[in-house]
Amino acid sequence: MDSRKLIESCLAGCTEAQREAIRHPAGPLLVLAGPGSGKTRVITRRIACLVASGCRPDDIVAITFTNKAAGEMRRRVEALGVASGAWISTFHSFCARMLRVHGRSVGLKPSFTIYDDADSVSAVKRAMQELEIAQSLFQPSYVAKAISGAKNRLLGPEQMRESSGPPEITTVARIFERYEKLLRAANAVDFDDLLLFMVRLLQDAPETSEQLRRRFLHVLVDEYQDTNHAQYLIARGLAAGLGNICVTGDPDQSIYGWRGADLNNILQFEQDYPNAKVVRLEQNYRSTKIILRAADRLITNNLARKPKSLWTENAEGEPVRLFRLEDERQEADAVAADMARLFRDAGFVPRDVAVFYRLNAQSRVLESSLRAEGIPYTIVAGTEFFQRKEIKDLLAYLRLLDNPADDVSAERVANVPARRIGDLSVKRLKEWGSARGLSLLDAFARAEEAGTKGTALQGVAEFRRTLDELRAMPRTPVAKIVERLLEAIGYERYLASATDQGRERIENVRELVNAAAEYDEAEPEGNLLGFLEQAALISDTDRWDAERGGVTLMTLHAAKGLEFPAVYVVGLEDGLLPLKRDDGDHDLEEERRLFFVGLTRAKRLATLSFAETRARYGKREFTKPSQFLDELPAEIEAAQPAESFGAAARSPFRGARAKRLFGRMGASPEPRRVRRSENEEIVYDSDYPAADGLSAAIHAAAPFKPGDNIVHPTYGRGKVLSLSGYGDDLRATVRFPSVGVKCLILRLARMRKV
DNA sequence: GGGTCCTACATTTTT
DNA sequence: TGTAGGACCC
Repeated sequence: MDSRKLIESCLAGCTEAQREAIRHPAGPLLVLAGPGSGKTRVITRRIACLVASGCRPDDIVAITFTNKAAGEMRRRVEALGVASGAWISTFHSFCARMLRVHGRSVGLKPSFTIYDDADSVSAVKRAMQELEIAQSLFQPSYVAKAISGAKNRLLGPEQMRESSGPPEITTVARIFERYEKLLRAANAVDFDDLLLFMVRLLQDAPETSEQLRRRFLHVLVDEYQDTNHAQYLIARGLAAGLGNICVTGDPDQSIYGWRGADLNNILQFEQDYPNAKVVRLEQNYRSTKIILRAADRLITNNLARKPKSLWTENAEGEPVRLFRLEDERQEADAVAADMARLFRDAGFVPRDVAVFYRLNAQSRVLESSLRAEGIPYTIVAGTEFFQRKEIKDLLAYLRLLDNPADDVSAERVANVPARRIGDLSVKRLKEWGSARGLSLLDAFARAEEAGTKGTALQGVAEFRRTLDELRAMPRTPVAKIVERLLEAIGYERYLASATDQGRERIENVRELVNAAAEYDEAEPEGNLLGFLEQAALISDTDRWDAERGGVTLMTLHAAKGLEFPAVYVVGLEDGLLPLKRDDGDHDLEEERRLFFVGLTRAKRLATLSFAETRARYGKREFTKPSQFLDELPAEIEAAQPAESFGAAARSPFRGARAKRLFGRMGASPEPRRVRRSENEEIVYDSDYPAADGLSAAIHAAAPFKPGDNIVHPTYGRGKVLSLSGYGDDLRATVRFPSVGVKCLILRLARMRKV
């Protein structure tokens, strides 16, 4: 395709404002993008347009905050048929990549290990032990938070000590100092360090920074309102050469101030870059007029913002409704009953609907009402795959292969599975080693000299043998190393002996092997370090939507970037939304933005609710309706929630009506946390209802039918029991002798007939 | 090493 | 009110 045509196709179907942003040739550009205004479309087409105009894809870097956003952007850019090869990644993985290459000039060895939050807390614990500060005095996680907060503002231990904080700040600063020493000695960096070292690279390493400045002709940053100070400096530093910086975002959707995001970065963009062009994307393609009016009216109450007038050509739509209930139990019942009505009368299906709340704790009542009502649901929360104990154990081993200095990992797995190395032996070796400036593994190597005796000495020798054997292997394919590791330490046997959870853990371990195999396939140039980096920087919420079957329950924070035909926002009470902490600290404008984000997720129907009393920490309290309700237009409708089947379901006539109405959809007998798997296919831990007569015709065309014997890459052989759903959502319920009954989405499950 | 009792604790969590 | 993590015991 010639470049003129390509540029034309990039502009096709776009509004004037979108076109302006897409073809802006050079110089700073600020795109203020309201919710649902086609922001991703603008960024991806802009990238394509730059390439069409002669820029090499490799000269463009586009930075996002989440892997999901990066993946989506990459997918869409590639779909435009150009520009594959552009750097599209998160801040953290971008920095990691750069530091692997250039880190030496700021004192980082290329094989550095990335510590996630849990590892950071472990390192803090260790620092506190070394300083003999009792964990009862300072909670390690609290200290880790304080350290992260300081790093976000580019402060070191000294500045923290000098800062005007509470008196105990000096102790925290001492721990901070020791923590830094530990990480450097372990050749490890935490999440914040990835950004900080990058900043240093750009500021203190003249040669490298000069090189980096010339490296990227165009720098794009998405969700700019969420950048913290370090990220701001990185963006500025990268673009310092040519000044081709394009940032997109919405000050009204900044909800991570408490994590160090600085709203001023976007508000002051025009002062930072005086010749900046500003484009406002104000047309909304997502919501009805009524929903948009409500959101717009609400947010005009904020002072720290850039005025925008949101509008849409969409229909007027249904009124925003407000439920007022006696307590949180009834609120949850009302939401569930109302949903049931939507499914019955209004043509909605469960996956169209989401419930948002301020606190995770609010999900519990909702769960129980949904279950009583027989409505399937998915909670977005819970342990992330790579955070699970069994996965962290294995990753710790893998890290040690290229980074033997990583003491946090060494300590973690020295005695896993048990090798009769007791805590005391580890403690002695640790002290013996640190007195001599040795890593824990070095100390292990000289255990006899250090005075370790008996079974512990044998255990240490065994541990070292295992590591040496693995270290001698080639670094790729990664899956091979993981498999050998499992064998060498007899890990599956170890997990199996740990009874009930054992089976799930073994499954997770196999998922890790899968993940490694997929990595090998996706990254022919990859190696063990690359895989570990991916594992450290990826979280599972990235992969939730492929498998959502039911109603979605999540916090307002988690809702950002998503959209649903029908949305409920619950708990609109003073002190809860806006949330007030016990110490009275709160940022009203950020809370308002949070509600704004929630409201603007809704496409067709938005429903709000509050309860007159609510139990908090076991004590029941009277509430006041949220002030945000007063800030909405008068057209908000006080609504009568439908009669609750939930209440009936808890009576002796348990669930009869619900069953009649929703029998086909099936209840969620167990709460289903989002369970992650690399191949995105496990859906339910329980049986899913079989197909009824109506869908039999659809299922006749399916590649499998009940009774078929199949084989699945993870679970092995199994027998299809039934089919359900249709289209992309077609599922098979399969019995596997190895793991029992599973319900799999056919589109995603890689199984075949035998 | 694993189970059980007990107490302290309790926003939001892109990486 | 619920829980997670530590102490304690076998």
